[in-house]
Parts: sequence; structure tokens; C-alpha cells
Amino acid sequence: MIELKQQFPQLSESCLVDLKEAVNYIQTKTNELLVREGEYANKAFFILEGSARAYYLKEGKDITDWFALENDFISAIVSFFSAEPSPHFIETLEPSKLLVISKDAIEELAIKHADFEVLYRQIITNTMLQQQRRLNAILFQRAENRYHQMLDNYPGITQRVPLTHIASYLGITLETLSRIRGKLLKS
Amino acid sequence: MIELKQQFPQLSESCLVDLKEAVNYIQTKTNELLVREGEYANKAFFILEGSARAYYLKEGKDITDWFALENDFISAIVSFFSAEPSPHFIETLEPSKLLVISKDAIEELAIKHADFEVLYRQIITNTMLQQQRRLNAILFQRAENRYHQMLDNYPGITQRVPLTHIASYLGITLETLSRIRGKLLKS
DNA sequence: GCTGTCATTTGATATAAATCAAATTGTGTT
DNA sequence: AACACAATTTGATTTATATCAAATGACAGC
Repeated sequence: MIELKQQFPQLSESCLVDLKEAVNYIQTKTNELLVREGEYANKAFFILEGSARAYYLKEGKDITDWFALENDFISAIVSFFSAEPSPHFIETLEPSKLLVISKDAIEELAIKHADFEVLYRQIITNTMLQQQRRLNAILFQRAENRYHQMLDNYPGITQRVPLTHIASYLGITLETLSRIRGKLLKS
Repeated sequence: MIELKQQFPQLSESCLVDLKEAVNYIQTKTNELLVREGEYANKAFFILEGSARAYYLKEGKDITDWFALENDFISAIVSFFSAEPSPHFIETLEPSKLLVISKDAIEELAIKHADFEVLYRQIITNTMLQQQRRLNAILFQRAENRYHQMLDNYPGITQRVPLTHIASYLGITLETLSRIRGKLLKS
């Protein structure tokens, strides 16, 4: 409870009480699957500690679609929001502590508590805006700039996450990323 | 009123009454600016007839970021949702009939009417999912496939919108698009 | 401390698409 | 119809990044 209050100070007491009822707390090791491809992934995860990624397999290749670090939400958004089987897997990238909440519970909370509804809408909106930025980066920036931008947004990510995942997230190959990093060292 | 009811059959009568109060009806010619760069673009537009695009100027180049046809919403999403000055312009692409509604009015309606709130959240969610698809297309599909996908999603768009805009939306140059179209004719 | 496996780097070549430049087609206006 | 101007096509060359292939580095388990 105290924890939730710190994480979501904008929520009212009564909302926090109901939220506490609705969430489950779990702990994981590295590389534990939270969502599998094909599932109806009606759960969202909030990362208290550790990290996770959403990814999918495209012609056998593992493509990271989303990273989440501390205080981020992560879900298999396609399945979560459109109630289709998930194209995404979600896995932890480090030993992690997570809160889990079902979509039904979220919708209930949103109906009952206006402040929760605002938060929910904000999270969706922020996700959309972040995708907007990512789209922009991929359309109009060189691989090198995208990598630097990523370092700005997630400092230290290269120490926490294998480079393959970072490369596929940036839409480049592992080799290209390696060359970019190599060039950086010299200058 | 009758019009609104047809456009939004999921909304309750009382909500439709308030919505009617909140919207303005406007008619435009081709290439009329609805939003200018730098504005605080706190308006959303619903297209009854015609079409519009959101675009921005990137190093002098005109980049289309979003198309809207009949029954689509369009807004300068960055400014609309984050209350920053808009990087986007919005202009009509054909003579159009539009509904205009302010963000404040939307927020009020969302507080007062749960059904409107659901609709609002759905629109944001759909925008996010569409961006997800677009990102995917740009990351993993050839220019040629992206063009065909666009034709599937917006049949007849090439007759309604200059190719430059379609090219920049797809993240390719006008010349490349022209070659793709040329190749298509031969096969 | 060695060994095997996975992660990363480095190298050579191929390719989709960009860029630069010019030609052609289309369109609206007096 | 003739003109100007915008939209589109076509051509030659360049470039960023992918792909294929091999070498090196790092680290977990014996």
C-alpha cells in the first residue's frame, strides 16, 4: 500500500485501496516469459524493479518492439487493446519485481474512479506520443543518431540489455550497431 | 443532430445533445490551413466529407505525418496531447466539411458522459495501434509493400492526394514512389 | 584454469533507396 | 490554343545499411 502510494501519488486513497486489491505482486528471474505469442494478453505489468521487453518473431528473427525499465508499464499492446491473439512475447531482461493487473480490473477501476481513468488515459496517450517520436526517429534519422537518442532516453541501457535487442529496437542490424559503437570510441 | 447520431450511434441521447453544443461545423476549400506550426493546437477535427493531412517541415522538406479521410479524426497530436506548440500543420486536401471540437470540451464531455469517455479512449487507442502498424511497416517492409499496404488501407487515395504527400508519408522519395508505380503498370 | 557457447567485432560485398539532374506530362488561366 | 507552372517520370550515380562470413572476446560450468 505504502509502495503504491509512492508510485501513484496522484491517486486518491479510496482508489489506492481498490487498486491494491486488483494488483498482484510477482518476482521473476532474468528471461522469464510474462506473455507468449498467441495468448490473449489481457494483463499489464508495472515494473517496480528490473526491466522487460516486448518482442516478436518476424521470419525467425527476434525483433524487440518495446523496452520497459523501472516505473514503466509494459503490455502486449496489440492483444491488450484489440483482444486479438498476441503477436508479441514479453520477457524480463533482469531479475525483476512487478505488479500485474488485468484489463478487466483496469476497466473497472476506470469506471469507479475518475482519477484512475485519467491516469489510464494518460498512459495510453504517452505510449502513443512515444511511438510518434520513435516513428519520427526511424523515418528521419540515421542509425547513429537513433542510437544516441536511445542512450539519452535510457542511459546505461547498454549495460543492462544485450546489443541485439537494442539493434532490433532501433531497426538496424547487430553489425551496424557494433560499427556505430566502434566509431564512437575513436572520437 | 441527426447527422451526429448517425456518425456516433454508440453515444446516448443526452451525450449527443451536449456534443452538438460543443462542436462547430465548418466548410473549407482545398489547401486550407486548420492548424499552423507553433500554435497551441487544442482542437480536433472530424471529417464529414473531404480529406486532410497533418504535416511538418523538416529541414525545409514537407513531410506528411497523417492522413484523414471521411469519418476520421485528425488533430495535431503532439500539441493536442502534450500542450506544447505544434510541430505540425494541418491542411485540407479537398473541399471539406468538418466538425471542430476543443480539447476542453472533449475533457468536459468525457467527465460528464461515460460513453463519451469510452469513445475518446478508443480513438486514442486506435491511433496508437495504427502508429504501431505504421512503425512496423516502415521497419520491416520494402517501400513497394508499404505502398501496396497504403492502397489497401486507403483505396483511391492516389486519385485524391498528390503523390509527394503519399511518398513522404511512406518515408520514401517522390522518385522512388514513381518507380514503384511504374513497375506496377508493367506487371 | 580450460572449454564450449554466446555476444560482439571486423571485413568484404550486395542492394534498396537517396540524390542530383533533366525530361515529360498534366492542369488551370488568360 | 498557348502559356506558365506544378506534378510526375526517367536516368545516372552515390550512399547508408544489409547480408554473408569469419574472427575475436567474454563468461558459465566443469
